[in-house]
Amino acid sequence: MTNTKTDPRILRTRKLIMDAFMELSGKKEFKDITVKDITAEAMINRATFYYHFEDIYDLLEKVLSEVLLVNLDCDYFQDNELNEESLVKIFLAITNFQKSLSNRCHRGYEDTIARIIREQLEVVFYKMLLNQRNKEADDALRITAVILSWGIYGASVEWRRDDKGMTPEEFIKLAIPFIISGANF
Amino acid sequence: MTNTKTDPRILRTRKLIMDAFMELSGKKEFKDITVKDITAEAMINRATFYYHFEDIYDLLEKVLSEVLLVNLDCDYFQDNELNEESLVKIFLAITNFQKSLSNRCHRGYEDTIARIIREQLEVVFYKMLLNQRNKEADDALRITAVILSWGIYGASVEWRRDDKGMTPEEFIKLAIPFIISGANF
DNA sequence: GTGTATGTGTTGGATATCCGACACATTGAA
DNA sequence: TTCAATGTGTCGGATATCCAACACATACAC
Repeated sequence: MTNTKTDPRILRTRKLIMDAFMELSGKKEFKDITVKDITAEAMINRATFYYHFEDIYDLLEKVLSEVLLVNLDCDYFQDNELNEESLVKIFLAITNFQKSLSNRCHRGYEDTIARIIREQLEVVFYKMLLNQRNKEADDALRITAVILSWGIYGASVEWRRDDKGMTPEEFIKLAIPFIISGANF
Repeated sequence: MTNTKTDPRILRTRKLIMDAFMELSGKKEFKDITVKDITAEAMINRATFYYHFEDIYDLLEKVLSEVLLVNLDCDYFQDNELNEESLVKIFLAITNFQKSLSNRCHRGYEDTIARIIREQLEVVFYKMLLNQRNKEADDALRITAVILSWGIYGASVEWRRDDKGMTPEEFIKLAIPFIISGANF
């Protein structure tokens, strides 16, 4: 679709920056990471960083959404319908993603992370709803996707707070009947 | 001394190529590795490879000597004298290097590898001899370094062939009295 | 033989990256 | 307060890297 190939230098440099950022995230907290740290680790010039990202928060956002996208295995969900099985898979992807995040210290940026997760979920849900509704009722599907994304994300927050020792599967399956009837599909 | 800083892009690209080559060396034999493989793994253009290396054999040579140099810990030996302790250390560095090589399959290039090891040894020995002889008798020291490099390399070959289960330390220590009297220092 | 495919090595023009400098903000010590 | 040190973000000119070709070689099938 997008027929314009992106320059391989751009792909390589973005990867170098993102890898460097993830490497540093394992060593110190986000608030202590500077642009200079990242560019030194990535072996690129500081000016080049700003060629690709607005600032360090822009980088955080893009790294997180990219990692989450890999977890979400978009290629799989892209062509699938929204049912119990796919909902469970998505929920597992989120809880796994948050577990991997808790190792890397991004304290103080929970809000940003939450927003990113929710936005990605919304896109995925919308695509899946489009698949099974044949491109009709666009606005209704979009709003449904919004509601589902907030709901599923909230469920993941609740699951982490919960100390009854349920697995993510057990947890989300309790709610699925209500979600499905509520979303009306 | 060399006051001309090299462009960071050059350092980065050379590192990417060398890392890619070592990564591929773990997966297939040297004879099956193509320039295209390397440049794809390194995320650089094929033309850029030829900007840095004459061909794939040139790369092999430079990778090997760089890895060996790290093993040899040049900064340490550079300012030290040639005695039993340093000889043992050098011998250990060589045997370790060859052990790490045997994991990466470079069958059919033993001759190239041997030559590289010997050349590096010669440089190191020559520097150490210069340290303790105060820059006198240049040619004599150079020839002594040649003889020592061949001798020590040969000893490492013999040690690998030997099946009496001696450690490298035990092995080289047996010969040291003769080496020292022979080299006349 | 004649294709077809894959790898090597080279070239000239386009482009991402580097450098050095700049202005500005923040922080901590004198 | 003032000063020094450090980080941020931007800019124009220099340079490493990319691309799209190209000629050539090898190998393998028909």
